[in-house]
Amino acid sequence: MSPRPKIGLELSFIIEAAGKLADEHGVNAVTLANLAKKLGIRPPSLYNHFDGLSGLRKKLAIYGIDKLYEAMANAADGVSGTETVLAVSQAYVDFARRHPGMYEATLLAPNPEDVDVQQAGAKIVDLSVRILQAYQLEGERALHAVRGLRSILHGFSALEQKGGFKMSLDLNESLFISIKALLTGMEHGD
Amino acid sequence: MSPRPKIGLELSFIIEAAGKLADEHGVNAVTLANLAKKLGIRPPSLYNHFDGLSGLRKKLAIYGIDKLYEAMANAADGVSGTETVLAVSQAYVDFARRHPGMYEATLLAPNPEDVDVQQAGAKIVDLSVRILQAYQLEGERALHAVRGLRSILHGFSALEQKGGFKMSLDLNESLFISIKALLTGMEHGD
DNA sequence: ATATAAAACTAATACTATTAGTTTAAGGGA
DNA sequence: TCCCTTAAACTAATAGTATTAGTTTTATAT
Repeated sequence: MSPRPKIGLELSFIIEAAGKLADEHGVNAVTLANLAKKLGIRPPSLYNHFDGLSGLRKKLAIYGIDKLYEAMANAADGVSGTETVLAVSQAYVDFARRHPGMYEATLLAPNPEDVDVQQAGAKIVDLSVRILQAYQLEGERALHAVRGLRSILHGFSALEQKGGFKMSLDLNESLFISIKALLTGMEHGD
Repeated sequence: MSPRPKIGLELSFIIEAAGKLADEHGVNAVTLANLAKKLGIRPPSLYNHFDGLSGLRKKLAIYGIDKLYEAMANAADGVSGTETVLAVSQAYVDFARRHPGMYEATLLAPNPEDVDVQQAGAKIVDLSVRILQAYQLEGERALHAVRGLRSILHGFSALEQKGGFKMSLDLNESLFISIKALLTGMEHGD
């Protein structure tokens, strides 16, 4: 009872192709027809690898989250203390800029409650918690801080991507100033 | 040269119907077929009122932005000083909670650079600038603060909507603590 | 060699948006 | 009162989408 393992390594290749499609032509271009054409196969053949468009969206979301985590974790390496949060934040927005489609797909899973999706996202939350341990925040306050940081990072990335910031004002500066303010405000907490 | 004005008031009615569709069944349910069915007409007839699906998405985005602005402006009425930003923030996330589809449609305009869309969004930015004048922020720092505030508000709303916050921890508290921290951090700025 | 099973295929169905061209009906002006 | 204009509906047809059912290819394990 043995399948055909030689092409068994295709699945990751397929998801990668879907990611490129998303980055190059927008997440709306991630259609079974486009993906099949890019791979040189017919749309129905894709059903052998994932469960339809919903399945593809889920796998692409997880793939994007993993890549984002990887970028953040790499950025955290080598720096320490309060510098870390800025390095990781830079990596976050850089990922969203370099991979706009994959970043958008990150939040486009059909069911966010899905255990696999949750698990992928949990790694980013955990990393964020660890990073913020450089700041002396007791108990719940640390968790609120994580939510605040994630909100800024996602809100900033999404608004930048959707053209929400039209003022001619350095974008990275806005982000860094905001994050520093959030954290010093958290420390000086009332 | 006179048309048929009796049903001329339909357009706002149509967009409202699209908004309900978005809130009740998700923004993906805002299709010409569904909208036409809800209105009791045939899909092609909708082309008399807007320029296809793209036109509908644009009008729905502007409609949502206007409604959001209205909610924020109402919340700003009656309060003053540093209380205002919290009241307005509460109104913002409440709108996103009560109108998830319309809120999502807010950032789904086919072309964010469109002058009408920009104009609608500018009102929200202006209001934010005015609100933050209660804080003594000089020049560019005030603009960075507006970006930070908008990032938190959108990021928080989007992550909440997408099920990004699974920790059992009061959501409003997270938002308020984060916004207060951002603003006090901005004041104590380095 | 042969059976198994992954992974491709063709064909068909049901949904989408969209265009073209036609019909209905409300007013305004003669 | 009649007619002309014009908004706003319609039908019919096209192209693109996901999806299902059933078939064929083919590599590998036994």
